Amino acid sequence: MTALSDHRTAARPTMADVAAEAHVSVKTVSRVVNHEPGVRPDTAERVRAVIERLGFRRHDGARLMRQGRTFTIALVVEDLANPFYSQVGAAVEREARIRQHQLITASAEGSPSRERAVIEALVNRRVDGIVVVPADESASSDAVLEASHTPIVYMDRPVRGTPRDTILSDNHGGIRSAVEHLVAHGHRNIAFYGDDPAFWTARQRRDAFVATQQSLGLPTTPRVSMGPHSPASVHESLSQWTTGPEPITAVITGNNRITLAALLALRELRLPLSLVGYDDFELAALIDPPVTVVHQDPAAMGQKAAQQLFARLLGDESQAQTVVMPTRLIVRASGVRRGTPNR
Amino acid sequence: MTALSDHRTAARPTMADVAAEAHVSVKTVSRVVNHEPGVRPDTAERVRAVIERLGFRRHDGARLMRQGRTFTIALVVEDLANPFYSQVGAAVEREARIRQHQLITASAEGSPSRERAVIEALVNRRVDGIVVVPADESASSDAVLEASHTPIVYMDRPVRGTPRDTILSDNHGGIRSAVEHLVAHGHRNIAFYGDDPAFWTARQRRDAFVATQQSLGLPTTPRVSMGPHSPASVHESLSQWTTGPEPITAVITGNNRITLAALLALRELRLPLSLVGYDDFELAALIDPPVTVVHQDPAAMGQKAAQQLFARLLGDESQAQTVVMPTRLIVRASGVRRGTPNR
DNA sequence: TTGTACGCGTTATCAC
DNA sequence: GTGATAACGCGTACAA
Repeated sequence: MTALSDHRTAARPTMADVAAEAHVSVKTVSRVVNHEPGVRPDTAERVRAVIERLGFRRHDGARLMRQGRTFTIALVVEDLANPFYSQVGAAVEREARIRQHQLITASAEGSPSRERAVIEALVNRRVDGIVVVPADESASSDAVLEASHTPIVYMDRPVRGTPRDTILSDNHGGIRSAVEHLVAHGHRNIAFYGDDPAFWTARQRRDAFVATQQSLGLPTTPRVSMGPHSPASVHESLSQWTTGPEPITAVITGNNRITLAALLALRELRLPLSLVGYDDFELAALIDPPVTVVHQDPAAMGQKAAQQLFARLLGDESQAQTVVMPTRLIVRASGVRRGTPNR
Repeated sequence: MTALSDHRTAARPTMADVAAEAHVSVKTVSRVVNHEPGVRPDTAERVRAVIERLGFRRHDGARLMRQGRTFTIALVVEDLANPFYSQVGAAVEREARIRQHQLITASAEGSPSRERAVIEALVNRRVDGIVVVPADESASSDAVLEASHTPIVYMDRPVRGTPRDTILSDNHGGIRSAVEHLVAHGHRNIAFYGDDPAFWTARQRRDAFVATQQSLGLPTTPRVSMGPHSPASVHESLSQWTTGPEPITAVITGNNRITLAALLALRELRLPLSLVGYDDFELAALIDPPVTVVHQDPAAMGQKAAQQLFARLLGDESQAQTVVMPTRLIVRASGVRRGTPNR
């Protein structure tokens, strides 16, 4: 009766091994392991002793297969080393851990095809749900997700096709607050440096900049430069727009990386421009002058996404919803001072 | 014959469903799915067509259970949002992905008991191996790991007990390079601000500082202050050590966070001290003066750890080894200039 | 080339 | 209270 698993006993005892040793059935062992009621205390104690002695550990893979749920969710992003994503990751992991779930993280490295492959692999593993920062707007995994009924929550960028839960950041509001802040301090000629317009967020922020400028009646000379940007490209553009007619007196940068490029360029050119950056960053306060930024809260976004996902896992069947998370302007010296040297 | 799974067919077709539909056996379906030889092209084609039509996806959980391996590794750290760990995570994930494995990431939040619980959960899931940045030196999960034969690689900090593969950073060499750099620029009175001595790395760096000072014949006045530190505590200590006899002219900080605290304190006190920080950080080059740092390479450490783990998974049975990864001094202005104002 | 029977380790069902 | 047995979905061994 136990000969069957005898040769494996040494390696990894199963419930059958425990059962044989304790002279009970596997089901009883299962009951004890899972703290189910209906086991006489002394039986339970005997089983526990054997479990301890044999070093038995429940095989969750088998358990989860039986139950049909894996108690695992996944997060797919572009690059886990990016501070934005790592904060999202930490928040999602936390929500998962609180609910006794585990988190599989995967990088798609910005490639839609790799993202598709990653998502399919996750679906094959029967993860209970997925949070994705999509590489592009083509819902390339839609069919797979649909067929497998795997709940998904998109973050930071929307995706075409079937409406899905989506957590976005208020790009428009963020840019507007930046422009208004600069205008309140007397600026009228402001330049915007955005990222590669292939990114949805880059386009959003650019459009918000243009729209806000118009609504505030600012000069409509086009002072928008989209990336990809390098310190050199920003440098060149800055030296043009600061000379000639109606020179710019302030700059808004569309993300972290471009803020860095602009800071380097401004430093080299020794230009006393005001600056508001998109995305807060560590040590923004230690730069001279401290950098005013539009702060998105990646942790809050990640938490929200995970919460939405778990709501679905708990049976929420309501319509897919899009949540726009607010941004916050963190005012530091760089956006306030005007005409003072930048270093 | 198929009545059995009929009611589930709509939801998640299994190989049995495909087999029934294609009028072949499950085994043949399995062969097609796994690209095994020995299937007539037209049979394979017919099966593929049904797979496509039904939207069948192999259940990897069942597959992996059968095979005894999960093709999953895990990473346990203190906090995924910490740049050091997120870079480690990205590197580990990359190595995993290259080898068709998936990565489960988990935070232990610095708590040994939580770490233990997390590791046990991972072992229960039968992850193939684990990379851990241990919360403390007590090998609290040793018994579980031993019993389950789960390979483990420790990172950044060693653990007592059974020798295990361990990837460390050259704390001693890093600190020595910092001290030597300062001494080469004429400094003789240097202070060291370390983190909480509960951390192994903090003690290592402190000891390295003291040892290097002695070996270089520097004044042995104890200028060591261990944390936890805040900007205020560094502030207070600095104002003492810069007054009185033999005032310090340079500072070495034991990690990222303390570097930040020191920068704030130095700025407030308007002290023209030289500074070398441990850990590189984004924008270190943009601070005025740019900050000289001892750079550890978290990505390299993570990669090395993952590679070591996979070597074990591939059957490497050699003795556990400890690898010490080199650090690199990145010289920027803060450690070079002497007696010039700090801002 | 294809199929049958069974096992992976657990939980669910239902009987005792 | 406790146990026998059948799933979960797939792969392996071996037969046809």
